[in-house]
Amino acid sequence: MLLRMSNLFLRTLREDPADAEVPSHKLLVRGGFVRRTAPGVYTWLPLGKIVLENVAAVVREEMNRIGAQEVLLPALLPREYYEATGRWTEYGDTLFRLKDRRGADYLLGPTHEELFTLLVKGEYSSYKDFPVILYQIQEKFRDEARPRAGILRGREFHMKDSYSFDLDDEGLRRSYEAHREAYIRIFDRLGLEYVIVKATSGAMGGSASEEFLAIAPSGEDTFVRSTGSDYAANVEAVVTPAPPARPIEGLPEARVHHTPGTPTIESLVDFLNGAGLGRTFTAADTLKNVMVKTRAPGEKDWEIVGIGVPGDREVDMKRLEASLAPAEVALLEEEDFAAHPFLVKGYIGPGALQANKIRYLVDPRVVEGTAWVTGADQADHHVVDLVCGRDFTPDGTIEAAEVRDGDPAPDGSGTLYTARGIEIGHVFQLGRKYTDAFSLDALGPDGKPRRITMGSYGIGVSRVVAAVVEQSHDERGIIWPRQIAPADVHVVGTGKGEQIEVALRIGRELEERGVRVLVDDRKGVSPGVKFTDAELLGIPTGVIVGRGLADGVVELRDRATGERSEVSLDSVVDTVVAIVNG
RNA sequence: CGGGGAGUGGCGCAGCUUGGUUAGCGCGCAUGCUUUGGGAGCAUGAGGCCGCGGGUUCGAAUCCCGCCUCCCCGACCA
Repeated sequence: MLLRMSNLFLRTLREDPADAEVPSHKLLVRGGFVRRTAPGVYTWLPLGKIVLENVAAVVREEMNRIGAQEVLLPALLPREYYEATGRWTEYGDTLFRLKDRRGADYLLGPTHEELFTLLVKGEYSSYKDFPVILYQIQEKFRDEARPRAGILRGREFHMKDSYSFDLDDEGLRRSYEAHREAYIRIFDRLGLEYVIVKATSGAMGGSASEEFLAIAPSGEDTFVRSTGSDYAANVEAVVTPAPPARPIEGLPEARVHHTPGTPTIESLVDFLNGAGLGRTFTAADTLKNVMVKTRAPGEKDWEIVGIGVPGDREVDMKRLEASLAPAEVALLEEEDFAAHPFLVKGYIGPGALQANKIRYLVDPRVVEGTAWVTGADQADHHVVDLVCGRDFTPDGTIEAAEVRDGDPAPDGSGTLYTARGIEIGHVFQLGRKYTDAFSLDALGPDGKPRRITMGSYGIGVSRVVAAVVEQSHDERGIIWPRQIAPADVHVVGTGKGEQIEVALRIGRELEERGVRVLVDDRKGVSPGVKFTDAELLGIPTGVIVGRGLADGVVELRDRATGERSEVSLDSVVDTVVAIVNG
């Protein structure tokens, strides 16, 4: 069916919406692809709906290719299923909850592990049935504390979620790998620039997990890349290369100095450099000891732990938490210090920690033979030349220090720099958390039940639409990759003669040849308006039927490159078909 | 939850400090004429409980009190 601008349900806006900040939000609204309905909730208008379906179609094809089967579960779910896994409470305020007329609790599905597990349990019970991969493309609901950036982070969004069910770990690994490769094909086909980073599994209790991040400054996830390779990782996953150990012999003795009024690293460095010690100190020569407490899951008591990092770096709480997961972490409070008088705030050193059996974990840069300025465990005193391996022995290393631009890459390829990404896909070896909760077993050939192991895999379909726009636009508008563009060709008729009729005829002929067409057949609209709209809408190929028609030529335009050329009216259909077929 | 900003036709905004008569501008929309290769011109017109509630006042978009909502940053969340 030929899309015609004269009756298309579309209104483009000349100005950016006041509430939009990021390019995808501005352009998708201005181009009439979406309209905001409620905070974080968007209506998809005809052109947007086409794009959304095009993305879904690519996802669907690649999922089917790995043997996944599509189903559709309800979004409206009774509380009981999520009660069984504890997520009714664990999900907290992010869960959309509602009650039916009888007062029974329901929720709008944020993700469907429970339902898929039960679905499989209800149908399958033999080892011969497995493995199986099921998926759906559906609206998900999450009552985000702060929806933002248009459809990049909404409260209702389209997501492809799939779930693999395998008899053993090796099967899970294969299902995971199949998804990973399918995702690579999907995002490649969509023309996205992305990285795959190792994700920290967090509280979900899984093992292997990777995120696909579309690179964009507007992304919410920070990750690091190397200048010398395609290394990419979450900040939490960055491993600090340890320098080689150094010989201890010949290093100066550790000496305690009176350092009045130096509770901060900065004041300490200033003091030392003014103390006439015959050398210059920097913050990196100091060892900062940050006290935290951790509590393992299910435990009641907190354990105090000392974290030693070079004084020029802050402790990155997210990295620290990831390193200690699944234990909880908190900074020490005043009463904790009060309860442990050997902890002298501002002057804590390894000595007191080890003397009092406090676990002491240090940054990987603190290796044997390195000498440090650190606290001497009494007010206004620091010790200089405290040598690791001689004067103190840490209980281990920990990734807790912040990662900075210019740090060496873990793979030795160059230096790290930070970038931002939009999480568009997530693959996750869940394991047996949900199959345990619902006792999903398959009867093995030996007649004994085997607990099924599971993976879950998501793609934010609506978010992908926004991510594509984030990566593919210019100051004039969107530049859709052909695979998901609302049409292949935008035929614009401009002029007061027969141009519009000719444009429609070209459009119909192209459509008969299998090309997806949008025709601007609006009458009384000036050429400038039509060109501007065409650039905003971002359809890859343009055909302008205008003033050249008198000479039997029309103009071809490439939205991405801006290239223009003239082609005879007789050959335009063949030419465009050739362009579209690549 | 903390900080900042904002609610005025479909969209973007001004007016509010220093209350005053028909609430204004641009875009869009409707009708007519002109115009037609880069967001056209002229003319005429439709469209607004000025977020909600209360108060002050002869009179409130404007001042006061309370509430609600939205946006941005952070916290939180995958």
